Amino acid sequence: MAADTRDRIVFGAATLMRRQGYTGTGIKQIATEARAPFGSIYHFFPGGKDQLAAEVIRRGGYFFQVLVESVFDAAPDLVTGVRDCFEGAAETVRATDYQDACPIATIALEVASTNEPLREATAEVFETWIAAAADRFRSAGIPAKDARELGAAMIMSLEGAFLLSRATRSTKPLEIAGRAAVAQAELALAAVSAR
Amino acid sequence: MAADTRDRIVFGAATLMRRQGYTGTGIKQIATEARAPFGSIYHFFPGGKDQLAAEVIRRGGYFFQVLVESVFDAAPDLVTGVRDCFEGAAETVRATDYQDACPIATIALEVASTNEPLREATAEVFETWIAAAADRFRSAGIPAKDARELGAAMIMSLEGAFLLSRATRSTKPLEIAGRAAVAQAELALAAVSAR
DNA sequence: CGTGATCTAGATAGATCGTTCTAGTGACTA
DNA sequence: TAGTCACTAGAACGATCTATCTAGATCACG
Repeated sequence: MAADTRDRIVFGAATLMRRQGYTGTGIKQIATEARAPFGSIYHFFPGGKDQLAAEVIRRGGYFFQVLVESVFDAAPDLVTGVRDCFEGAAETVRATDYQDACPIATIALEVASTNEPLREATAEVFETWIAAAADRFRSAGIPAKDARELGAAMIMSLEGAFLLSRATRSTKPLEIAGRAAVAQAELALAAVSAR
Repeated sequence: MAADTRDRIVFGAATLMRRQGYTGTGIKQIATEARAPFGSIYHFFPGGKDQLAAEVIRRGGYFFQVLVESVFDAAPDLVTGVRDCFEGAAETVRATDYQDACPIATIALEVASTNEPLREATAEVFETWIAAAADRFRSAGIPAKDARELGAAMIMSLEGAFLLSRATRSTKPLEIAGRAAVAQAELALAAVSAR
């Protein structure tokens, strides 16, 4: 199955790169992790490691967004959604022994100054996330500009919390950032209903 | 001068690793950047790349803390200090063409799941930063637990903003995170003076 | 059955990695 | 003056890196 192998390669590369970064992950290691023939990697990704990484970034970004959106959709209200996101993130990070946090952050920092096409890919993913978050807050009545800033602030808090959680091997940073994010969201929504 | 060469090596390694990460930076590249003889690296750091990286993490963490503390000390009040920190960070990031942000974040994400001694070094630095920030807020009358959470939240916001700023090549994330941090600090201080 | 196209398999190349090693330089001390 | 020690200099080693290449397996379809 062709598409199957291709998917396994992307998935395996995503798993390794999110944990070890771009330069820290080798093509052969990806082949092993994905249980895919080495030759198949260059068959499906003639552009080599860069092309593969670009797809890892985009696919990882998309899946993460879908995951977060599903948490929001399942929540009774926006503030609960925010809380559930941070709690779910904490649970995932703990369950994976502090390995799986943001799918693209490790790559993003590595390539920001060294690989312009990949940097652009990460920038696009972040922009998509911010736009999606802003949509949620705008739908709740928050003015467009404020909604965007609020969405961006939450994503940044989450990213910072992911970083500290992985580094300290603790979910406390995610809990603290979650509380702060919830308070911020409550404040913004209170300002709306007060009008 | 011996110590001079040693310092140049650490400084050069810090410069490269903060921009390209740990695995992305080679020993030979460090020697070139530091204008240091290749042999000297293993003379001063017999433990090799790991020992050098550990010192980069600790020294980078210390210098960054000193820098931030000096900004706070120069500010007329705590809230202004917070604002100046984010504004100063934005200025630095812009001035270095989005290369120099957090001295250890790139390394921290890379080593979190792959190199336990280095992971511990990054964890200690983050812990030191949080403790220093908590001190500032506690001195302003904020209860110890709240002060620590506030300090941690700001560092996480800053880290997230650094990540997005580098990825998007824009200072907007730092500006947004700065506004959010200022608002958070004002709120916490207002709660103190209201008592 | 035959024939391309697609995919698998891994050997190979050439560069670079971290590290070790030996040799040498220069300065300070006995 | 001889000897010791800190430091410099870079060749060399084995491992590993990305990428290419050839050959064989598998498939869809005439």
